Amino acid sequence: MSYQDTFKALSDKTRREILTLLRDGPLSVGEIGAHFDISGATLSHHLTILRQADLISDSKKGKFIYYELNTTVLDDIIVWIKSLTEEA
Amino acid sequence: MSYQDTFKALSDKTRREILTLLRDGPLSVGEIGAHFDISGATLSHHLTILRQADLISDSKKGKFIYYELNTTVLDDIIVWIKSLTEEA
DNA sequence: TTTATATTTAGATATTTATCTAACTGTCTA
DNA sequence: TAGACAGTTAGATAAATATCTAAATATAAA
Repeated sequence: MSYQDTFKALSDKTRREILTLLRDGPLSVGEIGAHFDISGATLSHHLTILRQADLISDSKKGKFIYYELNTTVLDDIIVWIKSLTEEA
Repeated sequence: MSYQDTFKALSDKTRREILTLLRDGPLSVGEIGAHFDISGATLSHHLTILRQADLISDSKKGKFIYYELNTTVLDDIIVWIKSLTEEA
């Protein structure tokens, strides 16, 4: 929702790795968790932060919740960074 | 030096605003500080974090220290983000 | 309808961090 | 050379955050 939320979300290594995992398509929470040595509660916390930053979206499929990468906000960040790196 | 350092540095609003100020050329610490309502010590702390992330570099000119934007790391961040947003 | 599985929420804790004041270092100038 | 100015460093504190275990919720399966 804001640059603040986005950069805060991206400032954690685990969360960046989650985004990388989702690069190739949606994954359930369990599938994501299999890549990390953290508790389910901690993973859920990270997913909440990524979701609030609109970097991922979720959809429920029966017993599972699938998370999917949302590139819109990332595109916005690129625009912000380019406004710094490109000539006036 | 690492994505971690870079994203951590970018996760603070004051630090992002400092980078925006430096977009149009180097500024002394005092000139930067004039734009914020924070103590010199706090500003110095933010500059240290930006410098450690290699987002800025400094050069001493007599009594003053000038800080300058360093775009290399920002270009790296764009590459990282694009690796997420672009097709495989 | 129990029981098992998937995920989140609640509550606690230890670490990190942004901030301040005060003290210090370096440089210029009167 | 003494004082003023520019900036950093030291030490303290309050707020934010990443993590955990335990409990709660929701769905599927037996």
